[in-house]
Amino acid sequence: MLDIRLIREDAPAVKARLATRSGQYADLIDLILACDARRRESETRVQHLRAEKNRLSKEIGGIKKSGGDSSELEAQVKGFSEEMEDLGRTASELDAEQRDLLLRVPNLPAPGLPEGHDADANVAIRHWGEPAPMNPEDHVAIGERLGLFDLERAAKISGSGYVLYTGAGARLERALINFLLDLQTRAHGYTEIAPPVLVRRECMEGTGQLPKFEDDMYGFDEGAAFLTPTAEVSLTNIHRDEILQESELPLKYTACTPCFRREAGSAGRETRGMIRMHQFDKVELVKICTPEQSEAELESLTGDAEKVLQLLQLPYRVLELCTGDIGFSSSRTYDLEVWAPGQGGYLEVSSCSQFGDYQARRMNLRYKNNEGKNVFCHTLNGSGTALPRLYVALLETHTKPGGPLILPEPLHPYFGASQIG
RNA sequence: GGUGAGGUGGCUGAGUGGUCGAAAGCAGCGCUUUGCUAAAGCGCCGUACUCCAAAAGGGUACCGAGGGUUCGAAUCCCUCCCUCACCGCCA
Repeated sequence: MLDIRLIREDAPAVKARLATRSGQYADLIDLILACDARRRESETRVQHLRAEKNRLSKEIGGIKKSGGDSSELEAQVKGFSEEMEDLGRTASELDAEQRDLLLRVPNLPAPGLPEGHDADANVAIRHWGEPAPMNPEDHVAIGERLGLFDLERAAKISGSGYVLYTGAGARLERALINFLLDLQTRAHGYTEIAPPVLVRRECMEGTGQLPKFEDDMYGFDEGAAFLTPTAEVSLTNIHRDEILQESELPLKYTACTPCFRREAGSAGRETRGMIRMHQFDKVELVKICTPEQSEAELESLTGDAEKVLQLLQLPYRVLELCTGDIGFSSSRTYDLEVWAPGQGGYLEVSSCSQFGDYQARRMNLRYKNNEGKNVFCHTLNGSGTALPRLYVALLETHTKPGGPLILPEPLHPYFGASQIG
């Protein structure tokens, strides 16, 4: 959520920055400004009225104490209350309306981002490894040949967009999860969390999935609860409505959870195999820090995710997303794209973002700084990494046509063997 | 699901209709004294919104949430949420 003061004080600058995103927000800002003006006006009137009422009520208390007759004053105050009811209702309605409008404004892109309205303007800032030549056997064929998973039976159980890992394939998924969590906790210092995957509506608003993207989520009880689309939601909301101590920052959390997405409107796009799923596992990294720390923390977070691909010997590239391609709540994002020889292209396996105080403001997450002031925290997150696409890249990179899957060395102890098939 | 007890400021905890935004203690900040740490004394110390051109200074709201009673509610009533205890059920 943007600071209403910032919008009030410099609406043209806010509009100009939002204009670099995809989507139109200028009208929304105007609505907010109008609402803010009306809200403050009616708030001020209620407050004056209430002040007068409080004053008279105290007077009545004094009169009663000294045994006098206060019935005239009482009648007068009673008249006040009725008048106030309407005004008060208007004020609180406007307040709710303003919050609702503010929740629909995305974060401002950080200064210095490449500008552009779609993915074409993203900038590749580094490459790692040598992309293998096209593999004629893609992960679906490899998985079938080696008996690692069964997409058809998954569809029979749950529909398209689900996977049923089988035998060694299931063990490989579990080995990957353990490898990833151990890496992020032991080598990179994240605290492992096993959170609930059903979250309240407020949490989804806190991180920014709601109110705008409700159609993409699996909701329950008329929108009171949702299956998490990412562990970002539960992890970032751990300290919602809290005031942390500056000395305990940065906080670093990781969790592996299933993620649930409707993927509405994605039918036909990248739907073969396990590239786009309604349910998938993902190891998520979340940091809560001070504004001063957040720049460096984004770089190290991205490095923590990259380490996964390096250890698994999977060539990848890092993209800096342009203003039009960053997510709703993000102010800056690096995408990690792993090379998938069976696809002949790159797959996004991690998205590392900095949110500034945008999410913290939504979830009222603050820390007490060394001067004793309460300040909104900065939040960051990134995948470390998504499992199915990592799995795809692993299969397509480390399998020769008709041959076994040769596992990279770091997975051997986790899987209990060095190859499959 | 049932019964009972609770939810007060960063924390602990008093307060059952009227100068209560809320005693006291702890933590924090400042000063003084002695000193290596430490200790003692004194003072300050919630948040949000809003008014004023700004500062100074006002005002309003907030004692789990929402409603109600009343001239006036942390305090009385109702509903809901959460926590704890016991019972039931259950992986």
